Amino acid sequence: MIRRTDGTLYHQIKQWLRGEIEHLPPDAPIPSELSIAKQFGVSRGTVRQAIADLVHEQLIYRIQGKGSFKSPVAVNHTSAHMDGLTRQLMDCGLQPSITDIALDTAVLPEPYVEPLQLAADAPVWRLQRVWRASGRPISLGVAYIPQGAVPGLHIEAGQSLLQALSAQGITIARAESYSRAVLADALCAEQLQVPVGAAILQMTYYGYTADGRPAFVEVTRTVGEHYVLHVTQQL
Amino acid sequence: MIRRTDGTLYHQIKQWLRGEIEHLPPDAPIPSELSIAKQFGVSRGTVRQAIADLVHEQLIYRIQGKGSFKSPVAVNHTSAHMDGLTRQLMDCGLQPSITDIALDTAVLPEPYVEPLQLAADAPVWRLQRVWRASGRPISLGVAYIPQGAVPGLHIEAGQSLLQALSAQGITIARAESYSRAVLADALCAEQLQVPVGAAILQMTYYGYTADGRPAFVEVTRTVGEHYVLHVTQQL
DNA sequence: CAGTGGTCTAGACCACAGA
DNA sequence: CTGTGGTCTAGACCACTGC
Repeated sequence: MIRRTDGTLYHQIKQWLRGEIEHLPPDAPIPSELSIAKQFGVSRGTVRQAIADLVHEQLIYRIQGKGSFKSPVAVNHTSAHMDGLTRQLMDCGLQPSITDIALDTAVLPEPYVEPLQLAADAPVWRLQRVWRASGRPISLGVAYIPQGAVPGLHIEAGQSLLQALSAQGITIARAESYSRAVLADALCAEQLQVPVGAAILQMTYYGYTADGRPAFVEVTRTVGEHYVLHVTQQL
Repeated sequence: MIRRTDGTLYHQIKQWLRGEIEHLPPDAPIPSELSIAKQFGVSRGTVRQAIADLVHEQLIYRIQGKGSFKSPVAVNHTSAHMDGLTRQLMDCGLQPSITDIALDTAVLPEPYVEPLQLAADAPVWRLQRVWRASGRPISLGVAYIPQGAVPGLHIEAGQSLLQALSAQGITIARAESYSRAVLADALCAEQLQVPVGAAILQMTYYGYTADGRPAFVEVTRTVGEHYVLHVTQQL
């Protein structure tokens, strides 16, 4: 292996394995640790580190005594840097756009004071947005971002919240959402162009940085008709 | 370290670390790799393997050059072996019971033929259940399980689907859910004791074994009032 | 500078699957 | 039996933090 050309050895092996796997059918065998180690002139531990990451990403599964195999799990390769609602909408095959953006300063509503670990009167950015697919509004959202964490928030038209935060040097590593079914109230009905009493999926979305600190909360209300919340979990 | 008393060395260290961490405040420093290695008389690699697992479980985060720290992320310690809906209901603080269980043989409805990778006429178990909290019905569910994968399905009163499958030697390693808001139809209204047109969270839940093969599908319809779907995702 | 975690090596023995 | 992955060792050097 050519050393020091690009990152660590195990990253290079990971990338090589990704390419090898890509066009294999599900359950096809992957080369053994020893053969990869010999091929690249590295130790078995380095290869194991690369494979462990890919097992974790569900690209590979392993059976002791038998070997390693391509996972039949469908993996969304574009998901790594996609965003919350934007990403989930695209998973549904929609081409979302974000419009009617309003950004101002507000005081954090009480229910979010504790989850965001802030003082009750801490100033926050309030970001209100409307998602549309094919011009039709499908979702209303209001996000609150502590000004202590993000002194100057700037968001471009069409830019997602996670993109805007990333531009401020803030990376969201983990997110949590709480979803429930509610009925459309007058505001929802007007803005989403549905009757009062229509089925609405209300999601409260918390974003956290790598050290586990909350970075924002966003409440979205989405038309139930065509939108489906997709979730994967490890058990 | 007393060897071979219980599983592998790194599992023992993991368990010990869990206990050490439990009563620490968030961001409290965890002993260094070297100190743990010396304390247990193992090599640094073994300690790293234990810590890597805990980092992965979000119990610990690490900063190069500084150390390892307790993650401020709230972790549900009981989640590892809990089940789909049962687990999520308990996350809401409810004490769910499962009643009105009906198990029979059916033909898989068309929408689930493709996701379950089955033939259109393959026989499946149909399992219908009602979840209750404090006696009040909160959720209707119907599950389909391929008879090819589970020749003889038996489920006890109060037992969860994942428990029953586990008793048949089938372990669910990953799950996927698709949730949307709908309005209560007549059946829902009657069985869940809500008005027609009430807000219902409809979730379609797929369970997969470790090799990625689908093991069941379950559709649940839950009263929107008190039930909230909680989701965590890595980005 | 010492201490931390991040990467890597070259071995070893074990448990398990399959011919 | 061979080949696979699972665990483990005792080192090494590096990058980074904080004093």
